[in-house]
Amino acid sequence: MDSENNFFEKVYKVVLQIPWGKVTTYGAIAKHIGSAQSSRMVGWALNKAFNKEYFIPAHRVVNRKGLLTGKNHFGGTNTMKELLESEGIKFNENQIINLEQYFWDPNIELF
DNA sequence: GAGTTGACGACTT
DNA sequence: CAAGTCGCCAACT
Repeated sequence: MDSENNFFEKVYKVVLQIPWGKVTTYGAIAKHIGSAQSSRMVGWALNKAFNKEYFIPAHRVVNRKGLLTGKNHFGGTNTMKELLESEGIKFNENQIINLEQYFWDPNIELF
């Protein structure tokens, strides 16, 4: 159907395309979709993503500051941080160190 | 059917 | 420099 044109489906698609050891931001995804200022919708989409049957690497999506804001929704555990650490990403508490080093921009990589 | 919330971001004070 | 407010759009109550 029009799944590929749906806002949420696009979000899922991009998040699933994030390479190992990389992360992206809600704003970047929103921009790639065409709603640069609707970064909130990206977060909503990921929240719905848990309702999906397939797993969405939402732990690779962080906010503009590199803060694991979604961690609170990740089952209330530190799964999000542990997963990213497993991918070689360093953290300072809940914030990614050298975010730009791990930042993966869908607008550039996917085009 | 209407109001409020929500994994954010950028601007203004 | 830091904190507060507005804007986006859809879903949930």
